[in-house]
Amino acid sequence: MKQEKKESANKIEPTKSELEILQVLWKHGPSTVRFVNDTLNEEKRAVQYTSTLKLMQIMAEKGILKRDESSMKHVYYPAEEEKKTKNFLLERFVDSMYNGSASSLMMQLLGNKKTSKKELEAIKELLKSMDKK
Amino acid sequence: MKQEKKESANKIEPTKSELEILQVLWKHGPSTVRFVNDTLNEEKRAVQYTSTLKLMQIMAEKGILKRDESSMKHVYYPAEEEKKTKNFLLERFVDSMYNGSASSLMMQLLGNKKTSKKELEAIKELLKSMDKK
DNA sequence: TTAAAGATAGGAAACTTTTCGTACGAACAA
DNA sequence: TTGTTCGTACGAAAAGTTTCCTATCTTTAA
Repeated sequence: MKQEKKESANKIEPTKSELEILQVLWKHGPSTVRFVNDTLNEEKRAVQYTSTLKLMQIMAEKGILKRDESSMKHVYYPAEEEKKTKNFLLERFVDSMYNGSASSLMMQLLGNKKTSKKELEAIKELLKSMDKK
Repeated sequence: MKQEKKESANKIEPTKSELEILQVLWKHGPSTVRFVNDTLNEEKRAVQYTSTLKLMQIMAEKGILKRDESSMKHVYYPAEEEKKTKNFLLERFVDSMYNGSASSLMMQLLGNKKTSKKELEAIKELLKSMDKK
């Protein structure tokens, strides 16, 4: 008896390169390989067209991406919502790095020199607005 | 003319497995391979002693770990401070996932169901105490 | 109609990371 | 002393990831 692949049981575990591609798609919406590749080359690093193609094909196989094949130029888009994936990755990050403690992460973030004053203000505002509710 | 390795130019880029080992060392302090391996097997997953040994040796080569060889049972410890490394990784995470915006990450964190009420309270308190300063 | 440009697919090579078998020395217990 | 246990070192296999070459088809422009 064959077991069907369960959509629900997907492990969303993008690799480093896969994450780069997801970022392009999150930022620019559904895109062709050509567009993604051009963007990567502009914004990130030199990479051959077929490398990007291959990677996106693999991601589609894995179920990380889906694609519209109706046109010759396939259009790819993330299978999961940006928010959901980011949430998952954030959670994993907090779990593994800060033992699941969000406030620990916060403290680190606030103590970090690279977090600008503007950022700090924005965070404070955010919290204040939450208090009011 | 040979170029000496520069200590300062270290790329702190622990892999997934390396991070697991760092976590044990952060949590329990300087440890032998035996201890780290036992801990991994208890807390994480089945792994052979020599696998852990090899990995820690590699990490020492890379400069991620240092070790005290005075005893036969070498004692390993992180070369960098926990805080420094976590800060680095956090920064990278924020950069790649939230375009460097700490407040974006915060919003995601606050909207996350998995972040408990207690956590939320702790965060608010933290921010309040910062305001007072 | 034909050549050039641009698209997908597949496979293999190159790298990186992880795992573990084997060898061998030191410590320890019988 | 001698065998068993526990340690490190080394090397290579296995697994995972990334890169790109080549084949082939479609579209486009001359």
